[in-house]
Parts: sequence; structure tokens; C-alpha cells
Amino acid sequence: MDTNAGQVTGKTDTAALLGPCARWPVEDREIIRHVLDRAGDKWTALVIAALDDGPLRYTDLLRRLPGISQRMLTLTLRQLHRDGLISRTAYAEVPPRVEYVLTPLGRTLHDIVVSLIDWAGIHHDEISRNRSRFDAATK
Amino acid sequence: MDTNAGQVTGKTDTAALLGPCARWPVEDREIIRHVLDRAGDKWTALVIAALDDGPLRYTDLLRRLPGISQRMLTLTLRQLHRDGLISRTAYAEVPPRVEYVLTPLGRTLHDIVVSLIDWAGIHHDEISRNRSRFDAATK
DNA sequence: CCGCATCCTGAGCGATACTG
DNA sequence: CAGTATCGCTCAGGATGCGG
Repeated sequence: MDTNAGQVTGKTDTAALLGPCARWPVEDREIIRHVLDRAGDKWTALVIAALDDGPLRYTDLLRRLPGISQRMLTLTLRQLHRDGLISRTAYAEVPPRVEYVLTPLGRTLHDIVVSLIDWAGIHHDEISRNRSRFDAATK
Repeated sequence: MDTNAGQVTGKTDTAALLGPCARWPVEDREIIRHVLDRAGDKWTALVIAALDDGPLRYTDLLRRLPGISQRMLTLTLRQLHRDGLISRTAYAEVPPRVEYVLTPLGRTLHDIVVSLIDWAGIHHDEISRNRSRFDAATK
């Protein structure tokens, strides 16, 4: 990383400043990258989207997210909790009950995530067609 | 998987229908998943975001995306082209020149992607604080 | 019911060197 | 300038089994 560090020390990295991260200072870049990576995780988006119905229990989420493994649900939930995007409430009952719900911060991301999912749903057929056409042409 | 398959065969998978994918038929699920995965690729979002300035050349993109390798830029561009999100124009000159630009379809995704990047930039400090607090509490 | 620990595989990605 | 080709590794993530 920082391959052009030795080029011109006075100009910092003007080239990089033109990119999509231009609005944010250099020291934040990698954190933004990290946030972006996490948002792009396989399940994070879908978990957040699933939580718009209100509080959900662990097993509810498991059923609402076809294909997710217990492991990944646990990990994803922990990350989201750690980042303050969801809150976790455990009730001392038998059998135990744990409910997850979006925090205000989480809800701000929720809206974006939902629009992304909607986008995928709306345009996936167009994308499929583009892909087929492309493959046919490149054959 | 499908632990409740033996429960009520007539009701198909109503549980799954409640999730965030509820709006879309079952056969589209995995395609949506795929589109979502692609959007969550390490560089896809940033490449799309970088292209809002208008047409860009290969090396322009390389400079505007600090840390990306030639390999990943090539692969990402190819996927985006294949999916019809960007168009590629090669000019028969010396030296060769190739320009990439968002298609109308790509521009619809662009807006979402930008809002996601902005979200990351706005909230990453809050997330960092949450994380620190969480780690301190769990110590 | 709600997880955590372990093992394991392969896709994603970076580094490097080479071509039209 | 705009890619391609090859190697190697890391690590996300699936399967399974156990524990509170």
C-alpha cells in the first residue's frame, strides 16, 4: 500500500484525492474501507434488512434467512452488536429468549441496504440478459 | 438446512417468505444473492463511485483507487461491463486509449453506492466509538 | 433455545512478471 | 497504455458437534 509515498512528499497524494473517497481525509480511508467491507459481507445486509419488522429472536432470523448457517448468523449478529447497529436483549427465562433490534444508527443503514436489495431485485433480470448477450457476443 | 421441511408440506416455506427477500419469488433469490455479493465485492462499489466524474481511462481509475491492483481493476471492470453497468470504448490510436463510463443502469446503482459510501464516511467514527466501548465492557 | 469451538475447503485477492 | 498470466496465500464461511 501507499506505493506512491516516495514520489512527491509535498503534494501528498493528489491523485487519490480525486477518487470517490475524496470527501474524507486520508486517515479515515481505511476505516471507510473497513465499514464498506463489513457492509458487503455475505449476510450483513440481509440481516439488517430482516430486522425491519421489529425485534426478532435468533431462531426467527435463522428461518428468515434461508441458507445462513448458525455460525454466520452468530458472527454477523456479534459484529453488528459490537458496532452498535443492533441491540441485543437476553431474557432470563427458560427456555432462554434473545431478541435483536435495530438501533437508530442501524436504522439509518437499514434504509440504504433495503434500497440496495430492491435494486438487485428490480434489475437482476436485466443484468442476466446483459450477461447472456455479452457471453454470446464474446463466444 | 430446511429443518422444518417435514412439518407442513403444503405450505411450502412460509417462514422464508417473511424475510427481506419476501418481495421476490423463490427462483430469483439466488440471483439476487449473487447480485448482492457482486455489489459487495471489495472494489465494485468504489469503481462505480469513481466513475461519476464521467468517462475514465484504465490508468485514471488505477490512480483514483488507492490500493487496487491491476488484476482486480481488470476483473472488476470486466464484470461490470458484462453485467451492462459500464460501457467500454477502445480507441484505435497509438498509444491505445480505453474509456469506461456508467450506463444508465449503472447510474441507478451508482446513487445507492454513493449513499452507502457517504454513510460509511459519516458514521465510521461513531462505529469506532461503539466498538471501543463494547470491547472495554466485554473485557 | 441460543449459541461457541473446531476443522476444513476454495474463492478472492495481491505481487510479480510478461505481451500487443 | 492497457491489459494477461501465474503463483501463493489468507480468510470467509460451511459442516459438525458440544455446552449453558
